[in-house]
Amino acid sequence: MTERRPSSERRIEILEAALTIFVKKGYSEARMDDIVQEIGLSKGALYHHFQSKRDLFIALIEHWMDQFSPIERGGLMRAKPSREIILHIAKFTAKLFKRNPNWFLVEPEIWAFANRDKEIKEMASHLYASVLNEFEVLIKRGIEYGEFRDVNEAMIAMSIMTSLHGMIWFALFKPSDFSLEEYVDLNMELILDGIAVQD
Amino acid sequence: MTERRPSSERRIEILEAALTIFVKKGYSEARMDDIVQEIGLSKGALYHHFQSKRDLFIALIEHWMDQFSPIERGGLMRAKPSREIILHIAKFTAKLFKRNPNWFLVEPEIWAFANRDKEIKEMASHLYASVLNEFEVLIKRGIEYGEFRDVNEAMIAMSIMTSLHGMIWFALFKPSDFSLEEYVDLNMELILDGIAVQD
DNA sequence: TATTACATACCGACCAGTCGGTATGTATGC
DNA sequence: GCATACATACCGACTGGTCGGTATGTAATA
Repeated sequence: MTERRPSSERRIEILEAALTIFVKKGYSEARMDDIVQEIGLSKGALYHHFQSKRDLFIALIEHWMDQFSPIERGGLMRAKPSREIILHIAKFTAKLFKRNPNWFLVEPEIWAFANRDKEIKEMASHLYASVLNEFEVLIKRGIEYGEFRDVNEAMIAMSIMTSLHGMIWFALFKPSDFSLEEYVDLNMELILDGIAVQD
Repeated sequence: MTERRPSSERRIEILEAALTIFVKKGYSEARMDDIVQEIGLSKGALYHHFQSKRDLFIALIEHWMDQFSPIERGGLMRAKPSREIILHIAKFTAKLFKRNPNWFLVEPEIWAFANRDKEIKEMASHLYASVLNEFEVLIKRGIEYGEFRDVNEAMIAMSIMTSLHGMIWFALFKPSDFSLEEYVDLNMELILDGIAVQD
């Protein structure tokens, strides 16, 4: 029998295995047995910690959102210009991605699920709204301080977010012509220069 | 019994029903019976036209790629500056999207499948490569004619593509603050102005 | 009449979830 | 120290519904 562990630890271990399997096979093709096998646990144990497959997936999404919450708090450096903060967030995101691409590769899976499950759609919407809001605030701030032109902040925020989303495509189809960092840097500068006040 | 039809017509009808169902439920949750029911056909009929579920999905991807091939040929207007051609393609894509968002909403499903199926991954890679290539050629041309700065055309091409991909996010989470057209226009202008030669 | 386009009834592998049970804590009373 | 009682963590054989796929038959068409 496997070594006993407190529920809090075991749950995280299971969530990490689930992430691996869900990314590799997709939610529907992923077998509860696969997840359990990944860490040498039994099915009974899994169902001791999670009620159902869907329940496990929801817990994974919550865990996933936690990974990205540092972004929301990424503005310790309030004194700096918005441009630098945004660039910092972008670099931070790229670093997160390098460390564990799986955290990004689940996203299409979450989208797919959100498309047929209201509760999950609302969870995802909530996260995106808060990320978008963070960028909007930064841009609005930049406009007020004369750093940016008077642009539509909601739209620019979305441009930034979809640019960062481009990383997922990057991970899937791995173009070899250039690096992820180059891509993110260039994209961000393109947007930020584009909305900067001309001198 | 349903009215008989030549195979070529029926196949397309089935593919369209499959698109609807695959988008609504996702590949794995989609039932062959769902697809058949959508057009009042029988399961036997479906398996007369397609060998398997996977075969049907592959045929759908091929059909899907056909929808986007006009983009590849979108350069009838060779005389015009690259900027205008790219803007034209973007508007064309947005129009395609408006007409039938499902053609875009299957994409995550295709990504997910590509992640666990080599053949499909290669099909998708091929399409993306050709789309990227088209943009690269346009940008390179723009650079040669002194329209654009000497940028990395591969990366800019990817920026354009991921911007257009942003439409999928748009379809899923429907932000109400602004329209799809506004979003696409702004994004394209941001990129194109960003790489334009300053005057 | 041969072929194509369909319908219907059926098969069986597969897998999420169940359940009876075991093993390892840990708290309480004596 | 050591029962007793209860809780938590874990095991794995089993099942029942589901659904991709098939076998077989029939009507239309060429």
